[in-house]
Amino acid sequence: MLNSTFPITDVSAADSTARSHTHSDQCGTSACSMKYDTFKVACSSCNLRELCLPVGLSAPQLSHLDSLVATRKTVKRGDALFHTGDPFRSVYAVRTGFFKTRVSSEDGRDQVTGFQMAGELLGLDGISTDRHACDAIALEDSQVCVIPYSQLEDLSREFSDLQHQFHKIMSREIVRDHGVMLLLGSMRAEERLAAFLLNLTQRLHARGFSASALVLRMTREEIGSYLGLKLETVSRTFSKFQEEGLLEVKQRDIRIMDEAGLKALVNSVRC
Amino acid sequence: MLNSTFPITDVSAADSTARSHTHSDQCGTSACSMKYDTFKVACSSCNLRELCLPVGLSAPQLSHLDSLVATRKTVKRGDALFHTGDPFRSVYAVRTGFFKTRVSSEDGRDQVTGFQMAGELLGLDGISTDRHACDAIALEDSQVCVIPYSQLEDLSREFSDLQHQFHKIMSREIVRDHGVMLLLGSMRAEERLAAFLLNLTQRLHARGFSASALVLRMTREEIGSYLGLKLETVSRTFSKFQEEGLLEVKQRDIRIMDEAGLKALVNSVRC
DNA sequence: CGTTTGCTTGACAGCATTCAACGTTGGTGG
DNA sequence: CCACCAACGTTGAATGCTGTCAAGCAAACG
Repeated sequence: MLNSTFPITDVSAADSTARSHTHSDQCGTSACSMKYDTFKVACSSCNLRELCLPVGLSAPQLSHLDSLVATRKTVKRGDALFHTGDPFRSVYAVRTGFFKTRVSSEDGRDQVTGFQMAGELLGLDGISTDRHACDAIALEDSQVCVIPYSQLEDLSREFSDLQHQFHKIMSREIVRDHGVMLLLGSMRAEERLAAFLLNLTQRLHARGFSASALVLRMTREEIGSYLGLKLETVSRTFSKFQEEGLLEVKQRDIRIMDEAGLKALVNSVRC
Repeated sequence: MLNSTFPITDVSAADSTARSHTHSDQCGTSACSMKYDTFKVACSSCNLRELCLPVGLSAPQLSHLDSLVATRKTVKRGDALFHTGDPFRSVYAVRTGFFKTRVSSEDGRDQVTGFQMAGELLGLDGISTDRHACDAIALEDSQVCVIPYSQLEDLSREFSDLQHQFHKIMSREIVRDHGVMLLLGSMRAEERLAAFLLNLTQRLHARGFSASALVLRMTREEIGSYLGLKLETVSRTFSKFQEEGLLEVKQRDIRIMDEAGLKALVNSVRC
């Protein structure tokens, strides 16, 4: 049984300082003319380390990981971190910002396959064929840590903890995907949206944000694509939730008024 | 872009001897009283090695893998290889037979997340939490190779080829799942069933079976669950395909009469 | 040979989509 | 500062695909 009928990024620790900083925050030295990409914020001192690849690593292992994650990359809102077909060389850890991934069919339909926030990994799809199998698009100005994949493989042959953690992350993605299939295959619109909101707030809460108020980073159309619904249906369902007192909706500002009510929606076969 | 709008198990080699055998086929020696589980069919001599975990391994590496995959397990039709919540210790490679995996929500709905045939791996979902996150049910009498996971981790720290192959398999599962999401999120019933049939025949063909005739191992209900449709819709769509000359359908015996027609269905936005 | 399970087909209903119009927001440039 | 535009969001009405319910048939099993 799935605990929540929806993929949960299972993290035990919360960290309250994951909000975005501009890189200039850390730019107080003479190196300021240097390309920001080479600024290092070591995994060992990153406030996301309990949500990200380093989970469970010891201090010495962490320092090795630090040397691996040497560069960061900023991606502006609307830009792609990678596209389908791009050669696969690295996986990426979201440091700040928000992404969507999407796959496209030949006839032009596309499907949002996930939304990624701080601490989550992007690019695992590329290992399969050495080319990326989806597009990763920033939904706001974002920063990612670049993790060269071949070096990650090398290092995870040395450290079984890192190896295991990486495997867990891939496995978790598979489990998440299966949860989305359940959602797409068997839920009605209201259930889908309720599950989506609960999942989002749960992940935001794990990052130190409120569990009851959130600002959506994606459009109704993107939510619809993820949930297998049209944007009008998403909009209507938001309105319905508001009428029923479950939510307060002001465009992208959402306040959850009745979390239990949302959960009941997800867990009821026939309402 | 996805090549086929549907998850493809991308295998280059075909092998024509993957049909089911009862284990008694190999039981001609004095060891017959021995539990069949301990019979070893080394990966190095397995006719599935080009479709399974050993892809791309050298002979010496293969012999190490042989010592890892020491036991096999038979699962009778209808029985579970593992259940949701079972402790995770091994992944399994299907040797003969056919499986489905499914996840269940608290309210009793379930969703078939995949069908697995010879050479495909089962149990990768378990790495995430050390417990299996789905049920794996045999759709016919089947045999799997048991691959103890901790030993697989150990060995893949020694051999980067094995490590990489394992990662590829996990990544491929992620890519496959994303293809299913696309299917569930944006296709209509006919497109779903067409994509499903094309995917099945493609995988069967890679295993030496006909590309145009197949025997379904699953019920209409199981197909429906996988495709996010009700069994009646699956049945009606089969009938429609038959009327249109795309298929010949006799219960579970399917003959594809117009593969191009099926492919056109999958690739057309609006018919 | 009867019972169970699975499959097919029909009639009807309902939920989500489609099409359309209008409202809101945020950015840009006059 | 305000007007304008483009992108995004909301809402209504009608259509249609798929689900639901029901009945009958076929195949498999003991």
